[in-house]
Amino acid sequence: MKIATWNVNSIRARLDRVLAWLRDHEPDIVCLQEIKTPTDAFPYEAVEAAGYAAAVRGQKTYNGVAILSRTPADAVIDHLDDEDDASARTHREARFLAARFGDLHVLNVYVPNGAVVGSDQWAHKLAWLRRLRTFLERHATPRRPLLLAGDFNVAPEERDVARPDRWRDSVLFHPEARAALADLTAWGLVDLVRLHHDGPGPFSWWDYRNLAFPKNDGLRIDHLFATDPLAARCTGASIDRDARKGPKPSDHAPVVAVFA
DNA sequence: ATGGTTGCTTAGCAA
Repeated sequence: MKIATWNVNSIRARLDRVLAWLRDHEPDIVCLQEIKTPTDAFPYEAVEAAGYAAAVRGQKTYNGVAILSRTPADAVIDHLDDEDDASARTHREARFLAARFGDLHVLNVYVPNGAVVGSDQWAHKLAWLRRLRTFLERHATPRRPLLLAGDFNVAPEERDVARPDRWRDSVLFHPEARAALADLTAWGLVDLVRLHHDGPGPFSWWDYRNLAFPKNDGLRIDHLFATDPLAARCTGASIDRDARKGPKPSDHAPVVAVFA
């Protein structure tokens, strides 16, 4: 069983690359973020022709998440249910999609970037991570197989950043963002890439600017987190840096885990 | 020291 997460930065701009990647890697489940497409404009036919069912929570222009799978999900939830703090923005934004496949729960998230530390978007990011933790507390248990996948827009540790001092004050590596992510995973989640790689690196995102990729000036902000019973079956995890190469790549690379 | 990129939508925002 192979499961991946990939921020594709527009499914329409990236469709050929995504289809080629599905052919080459034959994953069973893929969580996509930033599809930047309304739900009804998702390329369902091309994805189905490639052998995948698609659960989609789309949005025009921004955000958007989808879960592709060899077999259709048994059930899907497309929003966080904690809307009682008057955050209309959370309800409007397409950042959350959960699917159940038998006993396996897969949660796909696109955590807000946060723009600049101290901004309204920054507060929104921190609040969103807290809401996600509340969702887990209400609807899941660390004692059953669950995968929390996505673009978290947070690098957890020093070894997840090529140049930590340069990024320390940014929304991707600020101590408050790292603490919010640590609080989330303390619910009962294991970082699958860190089961198999001590680092420094691997990285999952490189800015389009400043020749960041050829210089490998990257961060690991895309993650696969699993509860213990699922992590115990994880035989490998890696980041497909090759998918960042060549013409018209996403700025993110896929993160992949294999389970016995 | 500065500026550099991409996608969506069409001048400016988000990342």
